[in-house]
Amino acid sequence: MAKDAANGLEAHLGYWLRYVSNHVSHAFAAKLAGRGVTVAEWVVLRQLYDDGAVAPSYLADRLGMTRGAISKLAERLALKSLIARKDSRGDRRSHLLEITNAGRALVPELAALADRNEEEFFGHLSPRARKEIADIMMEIVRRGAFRSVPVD
Amino acid sequence: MAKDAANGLEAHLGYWLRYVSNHVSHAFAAKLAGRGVTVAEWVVLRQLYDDGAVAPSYLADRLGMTRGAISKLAERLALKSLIARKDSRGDRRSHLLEITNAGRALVPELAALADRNEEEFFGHLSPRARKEIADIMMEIVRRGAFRSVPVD
DNA sequence: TATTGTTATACTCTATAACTATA
DNA sequence: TATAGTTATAGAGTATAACAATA
Repeated sequence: MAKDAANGLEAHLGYWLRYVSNHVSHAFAAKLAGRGVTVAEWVVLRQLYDDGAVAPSYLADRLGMTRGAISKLAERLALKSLIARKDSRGDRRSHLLEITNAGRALVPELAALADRNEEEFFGHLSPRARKEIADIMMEIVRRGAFRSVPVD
Repeated sequence: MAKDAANGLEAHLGYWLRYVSNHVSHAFAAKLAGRGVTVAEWVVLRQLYDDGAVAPSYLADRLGMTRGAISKLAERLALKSLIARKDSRGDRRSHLLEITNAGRALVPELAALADRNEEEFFGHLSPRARKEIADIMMEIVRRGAFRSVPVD
């Protein structure tokens, strides 16, 4: 059969991921705004909640961002006293980022908002479907298709 | 069992969607850059490729954006002569957006890039898995959870 | 008054690249 | 020279809100 020169937008998973992700993040941002935190800041804060004191470069790697991006987010979180910089012994080029008591106290509140947002958008899905999609996304991250440099 | 005060980031589908979507879109943007088009512009252009002459407000609704956002994208595409504004007869407040011949000629090239990007990130998935995820995303859009105004 | 579209403004997010201080 | 982190710059993407023209 004749094939059109171009698949529709809706044939692409990338299109739908972007569409939904934009809206989900925007709704989450609106919820977080009242606490004076942005979505990207939340991600860093939540990671530090688990990790203790870690290097910026570790976070960059873990969260799929550049060091520059992490640096900027860390600066903002530090200004809000939610995280603190800490000297690392040994290599004096590096230091560590650590959540503060204030930051730690805030996380459960923000987590409740995250849970609520998640519920609003994905609550109707079966746990199995949610898990399956999350696993697929994790696998894509793990495969690191991101680094593939286009030859074009 | 004891439950931590906060679910990990990775427990949220929203986290993974944002993570993957950011990277997929960034990679796509890099591919499109050579043709002088951005991802958001591509989306509008591709929609007009199918739709013929339509009102900005229709596009806003269809693509899940505000009228302001569409207006800006339309302006940029018009400057590149990829689309054109056209008076609509009847209601003189509104007009129509239409793809030009140049725009129409460009779409297949851009579509090839979209297909290639899609393949890079999702090519390893079974058609069935891709379809299933796409359907779920479409359903989320259809349900319009976006409009739900938080009561908080 | 309500609606269509535009414009003005403002932010977030993120990258790239240059730079600083070590190693 | 190479690495860790920061800073400077830039631009995409998008929203909100004020505005103009028309209905």
